[in-house]
Amino acid sequence: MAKKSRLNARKQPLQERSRETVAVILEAAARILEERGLEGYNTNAVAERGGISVGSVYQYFPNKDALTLALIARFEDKILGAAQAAIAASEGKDLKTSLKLLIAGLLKVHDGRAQLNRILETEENRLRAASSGPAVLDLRKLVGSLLARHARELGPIDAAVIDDLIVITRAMVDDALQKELPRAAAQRRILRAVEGYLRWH
Amino acid sequence: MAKKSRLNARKQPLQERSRETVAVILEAAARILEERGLEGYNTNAVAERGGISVGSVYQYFPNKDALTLALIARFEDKILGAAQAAIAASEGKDLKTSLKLLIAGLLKVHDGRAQLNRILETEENRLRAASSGPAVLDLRKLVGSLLARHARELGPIDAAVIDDLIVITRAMVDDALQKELPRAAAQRRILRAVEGYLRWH
Amino acid sequence: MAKKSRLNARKQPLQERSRETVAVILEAAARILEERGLEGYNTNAVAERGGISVGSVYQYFPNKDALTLALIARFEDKILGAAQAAIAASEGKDLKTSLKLLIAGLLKVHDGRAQLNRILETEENRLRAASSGPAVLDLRKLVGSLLARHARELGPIDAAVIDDLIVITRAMVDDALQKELPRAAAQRRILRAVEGYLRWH
Amino acid sequence: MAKKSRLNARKQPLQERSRETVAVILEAAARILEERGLEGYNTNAVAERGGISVGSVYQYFPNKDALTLALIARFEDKILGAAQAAIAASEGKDLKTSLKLLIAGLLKVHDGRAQLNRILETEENRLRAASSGPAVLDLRKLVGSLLARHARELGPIDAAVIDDLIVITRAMVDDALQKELPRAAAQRRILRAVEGYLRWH
DNA sequence: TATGAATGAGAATTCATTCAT
DNA sequence: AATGAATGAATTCTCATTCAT
Repeated sequence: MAKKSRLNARKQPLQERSRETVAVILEAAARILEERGLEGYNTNAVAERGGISVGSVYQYFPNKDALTLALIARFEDKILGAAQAAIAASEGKDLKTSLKLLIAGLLKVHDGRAQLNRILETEENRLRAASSGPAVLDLRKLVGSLLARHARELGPIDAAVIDDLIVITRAMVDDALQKELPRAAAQRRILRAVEGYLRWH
Repeated sequence: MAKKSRLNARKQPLQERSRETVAVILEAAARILEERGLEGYNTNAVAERGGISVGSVYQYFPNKDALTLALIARFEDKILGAAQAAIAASEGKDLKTSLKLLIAGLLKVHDGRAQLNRILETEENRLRAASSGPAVLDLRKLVGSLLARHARELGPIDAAVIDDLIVITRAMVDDALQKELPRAAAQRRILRAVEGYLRWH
Repeated sequence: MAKKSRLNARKQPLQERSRETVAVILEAAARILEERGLEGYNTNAVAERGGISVGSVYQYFPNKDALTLALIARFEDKILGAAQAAIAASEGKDLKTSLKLLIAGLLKVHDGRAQLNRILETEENRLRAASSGPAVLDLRKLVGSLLARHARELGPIDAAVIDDLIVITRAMVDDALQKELPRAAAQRRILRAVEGYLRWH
Repeated sequence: MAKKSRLNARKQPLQERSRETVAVILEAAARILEERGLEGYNTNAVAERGGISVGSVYQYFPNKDALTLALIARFEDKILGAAQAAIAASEGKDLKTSLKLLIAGLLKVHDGRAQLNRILETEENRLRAASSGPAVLDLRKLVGSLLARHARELGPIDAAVIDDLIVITRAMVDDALQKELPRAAAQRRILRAVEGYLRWH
């Protein structure tokens, strides 16, 4: 249906007002998705929720999928930011502590937006098909740099290990959110999975 | 949102012809999902693909979601069957071999239906919300019985461990399918993740 | 059964164009009902007849029943208007003359729309169930005020009498329309029924 | 849609079994209409409710409208029967008593089937259009014979008066049922309307 | 005669997108 | 740039009717 030709933002929000409008749209989209799920997610609803007109949505996004992708990018940026912060903060700490910090950061990003983020991951699947977006690449690098600090302890780390670690972590986090586990329990279980995977050879 | 109350079969196929029709519908739905994704999955397409009329689809499924759920149930049954077979075959074998058999079985179930099964898992999320279906419960029991055989080696196994093991395995399998890893590589990586999780304490 | 919750207008026509569109929709709906009956009354036909798109119908009416109700309301307004005018015009006249004026007014409202109005009454039954709409209440008041002018002649008038009078009048008018009686004959017969009911004790 | 060619019963139920099946169908149809309204009235539902197959319904009725008409005929027969009985019972009684008996009989026929009968009257409208069915003719005769007994009191009675009397009575009875008036109140109000109409000149 | 599976035209409703203002 | 009315293809689902068994 959607002519998936142009999926990037239609125009760079150079001006102040524009940037603001884009933010309003994204936030409205996020709330709709959070509250009503994919079911109730449509451009008219987003516009209404944002207090603007549908036309304005299309001023900044060529089509619905582009809007969704922008939302996904925003979400990934947060993830990335959290990872970055955690890794910076774990400078000089031991592996376990580092992992704890990382997991805590990730869980915090999802806080209160479990439903939204689950949906975004699903949509990412559909929209990006097999090609992992740029954020995943960055995440790999970050995790790689963290593990590199503990090379002596862990032995050689290849790319596949990093990928699998990300997969496992993401799955565990999602599951914890879906089951609405208390933060501490989530922490503990995810840590065990991650540490186990890394330490055992 | 909550508009569809009845999600169970509308009419149990009593006669021979009926049972056949239900099978045709399910297979047609599976193929559509496989070939065109959720995007192109609609009841008319399913009927056409099955060489029957839309009416017949609704004779056996009260609505589209019910059809999807039936597909999910079929898929879960296969997973369960594979797990059961693998666990039966691993009687008397060591843990590593047992896990290998289990993973091989799971990978085989997805063979050639990667796209379909990924979509079904997504839909399961949407349709069943938080309540895990009966198949998950059975899977827990099966995995529990496998692990119980190696209690000495592994120490006490609580329910959370089994759940997390299932989550990790599922995620790794999905990821392997998405990346279209060769079977051997998939085997190895999944095994490492699973064994690592179990063995490390 | 109860599936349609919202029966009120979906969006109030703010701009000039909108108000026009709503009028077009109502008129198209009326004509379809008039010409093809309930049988041929569907939203696509209404849109086509009005030279607009189905979407526009749903822009202003959440569903078909809401459209029908709007038509009913319009009809009732006309009835009410006619009654009001007749009662105003009969100020100072005797009872018989007053009733004549009232009946003439009612018959005139139905003029050329007999089929339409009959259908609307039927639908009103289905849609409003037992709860009489606001128009009926207003009609009661109007008739009450007319009768009050002739209290000496008629003796005390209770609410039930007014209700029954309305029922009788409505039935007689409908019957006259269905039988396509000439106006004068209809007048005479309805007047007899109404006057008889009121005068006899 | 319905090819309204053959609206009469497809075959005379000559044999015992047949007559029984027809009765089952009619009763099932009546119950469906009573419980679910026109909305839920469809041939499949009728068949299921009657514990037979749809095919059997079409064995005895060429189409849905024919079934509805049969139901209407059954209803009219009951009305007619009640009128006949009342008029027979009022032999030798005065006018007021006779009318009371008639009204009581009519109210009793509708007892517990208010919804059903209202719908049937509506459908009769749609199906028979302007041509009053045979039952109405018979009813006219019956009422005529009742009034003839009181010719001295009432003066000359023409056909129009009888028709109007029937119209008024029917409307009052329907209204009483819709409002679920207690039997005694209904009696009183209907009697007043009818007697008033007849006595006043 | 009875059965009930199958049919498929038809109707309601949604929503991404456009475009005149 | 913004607005929001209008569009109409697409989709879900129903139900009168048929017909092979």
